[in-house]
Amino acid sequence: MSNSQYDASKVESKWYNYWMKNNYFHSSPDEREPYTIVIPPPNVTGVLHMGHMLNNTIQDVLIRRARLQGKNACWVPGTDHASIATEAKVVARLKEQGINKSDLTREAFLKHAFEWKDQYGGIILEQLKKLGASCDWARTKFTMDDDMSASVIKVFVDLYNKGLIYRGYRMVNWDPEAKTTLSDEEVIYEERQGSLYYLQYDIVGATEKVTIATTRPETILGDTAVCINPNDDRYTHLKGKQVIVPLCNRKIPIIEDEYVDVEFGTGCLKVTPAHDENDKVLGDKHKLEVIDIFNEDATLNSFGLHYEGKDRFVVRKEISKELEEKGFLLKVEQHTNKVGTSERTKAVIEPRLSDQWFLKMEELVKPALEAVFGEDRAVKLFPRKFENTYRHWMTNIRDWNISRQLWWGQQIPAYYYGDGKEDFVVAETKEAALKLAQEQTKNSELLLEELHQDPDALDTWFSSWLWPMSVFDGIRNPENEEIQYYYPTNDLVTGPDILFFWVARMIIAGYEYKDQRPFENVYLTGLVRDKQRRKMSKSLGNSPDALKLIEDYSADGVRVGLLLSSAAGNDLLFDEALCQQGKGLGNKIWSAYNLTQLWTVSKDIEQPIASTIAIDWYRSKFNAVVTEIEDHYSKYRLSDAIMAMYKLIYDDFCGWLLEIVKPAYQQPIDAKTFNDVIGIFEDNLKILHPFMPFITEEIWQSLKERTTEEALIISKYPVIDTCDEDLINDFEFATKIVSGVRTIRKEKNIAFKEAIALFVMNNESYTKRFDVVIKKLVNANEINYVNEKVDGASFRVKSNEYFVPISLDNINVEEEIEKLTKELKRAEGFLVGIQKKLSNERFVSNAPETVIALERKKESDTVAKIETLKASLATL
RNA sequence: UGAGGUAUAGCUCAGUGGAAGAGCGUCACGCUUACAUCGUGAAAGUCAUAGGUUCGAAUCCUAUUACCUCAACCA
Repeated sequence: MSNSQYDASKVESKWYNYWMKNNYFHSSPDEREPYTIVIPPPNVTGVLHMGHMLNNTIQDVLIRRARLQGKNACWVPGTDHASIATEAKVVARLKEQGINKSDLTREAFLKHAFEWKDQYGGIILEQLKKLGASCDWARTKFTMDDDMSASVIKVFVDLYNKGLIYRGYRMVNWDPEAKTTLSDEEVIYEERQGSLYYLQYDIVGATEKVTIATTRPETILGDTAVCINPNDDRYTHLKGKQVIVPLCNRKIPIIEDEYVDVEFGTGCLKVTPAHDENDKVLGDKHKLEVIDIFNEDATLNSFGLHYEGKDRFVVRKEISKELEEKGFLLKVEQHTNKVGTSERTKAVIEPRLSDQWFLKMEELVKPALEAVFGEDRAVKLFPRKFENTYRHWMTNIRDWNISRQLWWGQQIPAYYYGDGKEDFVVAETKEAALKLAQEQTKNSELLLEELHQDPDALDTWFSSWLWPMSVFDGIRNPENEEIQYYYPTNDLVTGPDILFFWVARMIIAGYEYKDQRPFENVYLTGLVRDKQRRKMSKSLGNSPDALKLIEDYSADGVRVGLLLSSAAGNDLLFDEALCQQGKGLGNKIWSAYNLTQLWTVSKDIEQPIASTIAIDWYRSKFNAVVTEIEDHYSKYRLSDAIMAMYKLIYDDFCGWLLEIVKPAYQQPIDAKTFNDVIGIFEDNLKILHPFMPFITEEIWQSLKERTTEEALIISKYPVIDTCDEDLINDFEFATKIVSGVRTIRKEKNIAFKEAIALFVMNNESYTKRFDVVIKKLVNANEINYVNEKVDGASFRVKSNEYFVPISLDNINVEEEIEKLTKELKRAEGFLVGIQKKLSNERFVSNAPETVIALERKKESDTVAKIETLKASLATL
């Protein structure tokens, strides 16, 4: 007897510990087929948010299913050092303690950073355990582990030696807050309300002025030309002249270029090569001077005149005022434009010229494009709509700026031996670098101390793009057993927001270093939004606390809730009510478990025929549903899979099967039925296990008379058998009969306890094999087959007519007539439609025969139904 | 600006040419001896709009509208 309340928090930690203790999550290479997932490594200092919950639940579902299917399932967990985000956090924290980063040596700063990492790193992994994630924790990796960093350095040196990495003076995205560059992908464009300033420049040797529109008046101090379109008739007189930059009174040339849009602003463009990508291109073309007016924190430098030291936005306000006072400002218009901001610090990006390291992408992307668009589709994206985005990015890719002016990350292995920009060598170690430098300079006297390593660190993604290989040490030891066994991995589950940052680059690296795809399938989940469709974010405060949710609804409930709402390919509108639904499913199956354990089993009674047929039916139904579920899995439609399971458990198992086999109150159940039901219960638990790992293990372990496997988590997935479709269809017909009787009971107020008699006019020649089942479910003491109508309430299933004799007092003739008339009208209308179709010559001659046959069947069914309805009405 | 996506019940979504579906929610009735975290029943849709193709359109085509995503961007 077990009817105790289900206490999720106790049960969940109990089984998680049990699984851990028995090493069920651990994988090592063996003769089985591997199934591998590498986790998208979360930020080491991050906390679990809904996006993590979703994609880790999905990964766990896939891993647990693979494990049950007998594969060697390996899910590699780990964290990412997230250079900018983490360094920013550490800097902020040091500031709180009164320490400035600039006062620290690199070594001292890194010491602080690692302390921080040791303190907060891994919290997120602990939280994943609460969710039930069955990662192989012994394999936990961090992108800055020594071996991982060594792989990164090795790859850098290799790419450099292949001529793919170069150092260049380029315009890059500068984050003045983090004081580092960003890759193009780390810049988020935001629409901002701004102003368009119309400034008047004096023309040398003329009294008139020329008007220029700009959104950034502070940058005039860096102007080195004014550009007009040579085809612009308005400005022909300006050709070859010079203008004077207001305030700094610098004389700059007027140049001509068709790049200028005649329509926009005044058709006259100021050129600031140091602070705008396009201006830089113009500047290079026309050999203009480059004047950088900013410091690295975006305050003005000495070119800023009396604004030196002030922030760019302060200067924008002040300079526009000064320009106005001095008569240079003609007018100001409202103007919305998109402003680049830093993904990490939110600071407005400043285009800036500087020396950076770049990776040439042109050749590297080729196999990665082929992987997705080649005939064999080596890498498949789910949903496919992302292929377009992928193609666009890959074909428009620019060289990847991989250096960051940060300390937290792998330091670039370039060593300078002189003052010149080109006086450097690249090597994995300082010693190797020395040797190279000595060769290069032909100076064997060069000393180790004279080498200075480049201070920059590598972009975080330059380490995570190796993740599927480096976690198996496949970069340093490409022939080792693990990489041979686990690579390529099978599925990757992640958000579409890092399709380029990470997914695309892993594919690139995979082909470059293993000449193989890193994974076969990429399942891109939707973004998690709240009910108002807002993206969940910390700043909005609309993201629920993950652990609190687990506390309230159990991990199983939250997992189901998340999956229910995550229709494939769509964003997911998260609603706690769905977790409640998940919890409800847990409760339902728990109570079903209680029921089976309440029964006393008797070996002395025969199995009732109703039980025999119900069990046959359920087995067929189960196979049909599992087949459907497998199809959903193959398309990564997990929300459809869980829904199919939900209905199977709720309706078919609990609602029908258990109700049919349930013995009368305090009566024992026959042993055959009991064992069959337990066997069925076990199969249900197995298919449900990937979704609700805890409650299924708990129930399975406690089931009486179950199979003797060691634990559900490592048991064998049910083998899908064929199903008997007739049996399923006939049962469905029977459920309609049951519903019909229930409706009558309800309408006529007949208590369930009161047994009824049921009469049938079997026009459909419907099987009688479910009569015992129907009798039990509707509490009928007899089912009689008749040829004539019986007085009482009636209903129809197809053209079969069913009667429940009740005293005439209970029948409201008017209501009955109304009901039947309505039903008749509908049937007649329907018939008209079909007959019209069938009498249409073109339909009959064009439509395929099966369709016509179907229509004829519909016609005869409807005619039969109309006849029975008419007959019923006549007797009233 | 370009590319892609979406529009079906109150909500979230299935449904790719042949009788409009599911879950949740809502309403009504029921504590029937696993579960009231439940059961039974019911109501609820001009399939965004306008055209077209077809014997037949939620489904295919065209245009329009609205929203979403990605990419680019003009000072």
